[in-house]
Amino acid sequence: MTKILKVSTLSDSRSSRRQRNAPTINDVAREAGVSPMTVSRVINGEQVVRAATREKVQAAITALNYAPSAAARTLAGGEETRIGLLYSNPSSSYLSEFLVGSLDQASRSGVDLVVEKWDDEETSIEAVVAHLQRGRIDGVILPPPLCDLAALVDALDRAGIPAVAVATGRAPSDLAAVSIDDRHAAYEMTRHLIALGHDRIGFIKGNPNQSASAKRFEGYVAALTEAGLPMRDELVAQGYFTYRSGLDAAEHILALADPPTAIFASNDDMAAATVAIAHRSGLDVPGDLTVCGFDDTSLATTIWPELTTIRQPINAMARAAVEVLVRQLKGRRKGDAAEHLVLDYALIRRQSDAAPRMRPRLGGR
Amino acid sequence: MTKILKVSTLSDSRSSRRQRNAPTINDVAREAGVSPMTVSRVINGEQVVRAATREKVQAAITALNYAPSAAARTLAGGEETRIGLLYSNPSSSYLSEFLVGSLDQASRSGVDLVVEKWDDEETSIEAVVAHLQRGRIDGVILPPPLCDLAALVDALDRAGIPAVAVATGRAPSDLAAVSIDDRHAAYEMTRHLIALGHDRIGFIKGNPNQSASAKRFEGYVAALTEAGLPMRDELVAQGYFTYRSGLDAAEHILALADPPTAIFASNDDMAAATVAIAHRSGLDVPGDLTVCGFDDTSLATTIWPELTTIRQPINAMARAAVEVLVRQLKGRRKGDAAEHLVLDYALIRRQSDAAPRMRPRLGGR
DNA sequence: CATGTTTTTGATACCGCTACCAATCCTTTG
DNA sequence: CAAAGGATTGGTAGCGGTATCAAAAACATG
Repeated sequence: MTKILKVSTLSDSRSSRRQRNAPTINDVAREAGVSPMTVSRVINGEQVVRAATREKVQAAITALNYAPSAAARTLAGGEETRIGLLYSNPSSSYLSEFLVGSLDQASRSGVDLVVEKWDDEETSIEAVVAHLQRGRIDGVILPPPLCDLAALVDALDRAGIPAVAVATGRAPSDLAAVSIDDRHAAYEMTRHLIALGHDRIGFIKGNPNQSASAKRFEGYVAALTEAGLPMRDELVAQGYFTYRSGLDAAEHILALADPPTAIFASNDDMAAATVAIAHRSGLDVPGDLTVCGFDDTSLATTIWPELTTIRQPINAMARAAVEVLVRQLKGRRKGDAAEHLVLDYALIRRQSDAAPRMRPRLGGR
Repeated sequence: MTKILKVSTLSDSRSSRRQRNAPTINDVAREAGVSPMTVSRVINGEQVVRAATREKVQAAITALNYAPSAAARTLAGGEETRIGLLYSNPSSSYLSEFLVGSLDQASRSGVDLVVEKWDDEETSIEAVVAHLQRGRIDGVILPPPLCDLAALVDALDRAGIPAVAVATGRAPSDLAAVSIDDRHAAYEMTRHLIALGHDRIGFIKGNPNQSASAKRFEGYVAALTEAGLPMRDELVAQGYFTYRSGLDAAEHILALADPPTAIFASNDDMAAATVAIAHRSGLDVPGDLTVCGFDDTSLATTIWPELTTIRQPINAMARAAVEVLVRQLKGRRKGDAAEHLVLDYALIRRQSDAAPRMRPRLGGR
């Protein structure tokens, strides 16, 4: 299940083909009355070409609907960078968006992308690393949950294969990373709930094997503390990012004598499970219980009510990961610290949150 | 958002690179004491090479850990086929699996894949087709729901771009298609429910704009008829493949005076919605109500209980679509009828189905 | 064993593009 | 105004394979 994708960008007017008899760089050169070399320069946006010449060439390119051959290009160009995208049972909505983003960026950056699935139950870390080496992978992208697998990161490091961790909570300073500020996002969501009027807010933690989980919890605690609200242990349940674990956690929290008026789950799957439990318990969402999630996967808008959640810019993170890796591969000197990119998230309000119902003791307005 | 993926297969021991100074075909030739041409033949599995020679070459390849350059290969090879994968808001789980499958097959078939998203609200059909032509796309793959968009298929046809419809219910005989037998799958699922002892089986139809919907409904009716069970209109609700529509449909069916003991939804999203409504109504699934879906998307195993459903071999369908298209592009003569491939589906039993509770009038055993 | 065939292998010529360096051209300056 | 110097442009030589056809080797046959 390995594939190597040689990519080039179309929007850039660059691409390849060779089907019937597509125009080549020579055709363009002849049409424009210049040498192929000049055309090559124009295509690659080199600054040396005089404006007048560039325009002639551009015109010829347009006239012939010319698109350079990716194959010839990399062949002639020398350097051919190949990066791997190692994934292991992520949520499929995450994967598809991640794939589309990284594919596109790989295209623009002119590198090959090898998409590889790793079944952590069947293959040892050594085997995967060896496989990558055999495949001549220059660097790898590690989307969650792999980005937090220290053993893998170490093995990669030992093998001398640079990596970029995506969406990890704690990135070692020597490992490049792209992420959002999980802590702050959770902090903001919690503040949002507090602003809505909630003062008993439940929290479902994420899988402890992913470092982002702790960050999200930290954000929740921080907001509570800042607002002077007590942080009650009984309102916090351990989850594992799966729907199943969310079911258990929500059940536990809602079975409390004095249940919270809002539950903030560490991801959408668990939030969806919370909604299911609420419904099963006869609670209206958001009328009786506000539920919000994290990630903004497609599940968030699939269920009803649609989830208020934190949107992670998955596509952008994927592109950024490719860029960072390529940059590291090309330029990086031994001494340089690894790049840590932090992208913006967004709090998306949908239909699963509302102000809490008035407490009985408070009476009407 | 366009990308062109030049692909080659690694597992095949073919690939490309050029990073530091990877071995070339010439290195292998020297090592094996033969000409580069012979090495090329071995790599491509041509039969003419004598066994002894082939072994020498294989040994050299292994010794040098040689992997051919995809770039050089297509460049030299002449023909460079490029196929497009046009998608429009499919479920993301469907997309990711489809992507992985088609990417891999494109790799093996040695063709470039251009993944293109079409936002049907922003771009006209003419514009998309023109864009594909400008991108020199030789043929396109149309996963659902695009495969049923007659206007698009026509426009493509007029533009002379071959297409393959994936998972469509009614494929025009002149359009290549890859699908499963939706009718028979639904028939089998319905029979399964009947065998379990259900005799009042509800059905939620899919979006009428997708031809597979009708096929699934046909299968349901056929199984009922065959078993001599009456087909009751009130047990059938119209849905649109969305979770929301499933909510409404399920609500409608379960509000009946004499509700069914099982509901067969035309896809997993609507089945999940049905489970949600059942739970909200205090019904146990599968104790009080059996629910089953269709597609086996990730949602089927996300929710609880996990859904009994029909598994569509999405990955295999994607690969098949690429193969069919490539075959059509390479070999097809004008007269030949388009290929219609029908792949196997599978009925996956999980936890959402069970025999109906005994009817009160029947008493205990 | 010479000769005709069929197989297998090799030599040559590019595929379309870019690296590298030489050739022009246009300025700038003494 | 000529020489010097920088800015542009062009020529040449591959990158790593494969198509094509010729050469060599192996097998058949009389």
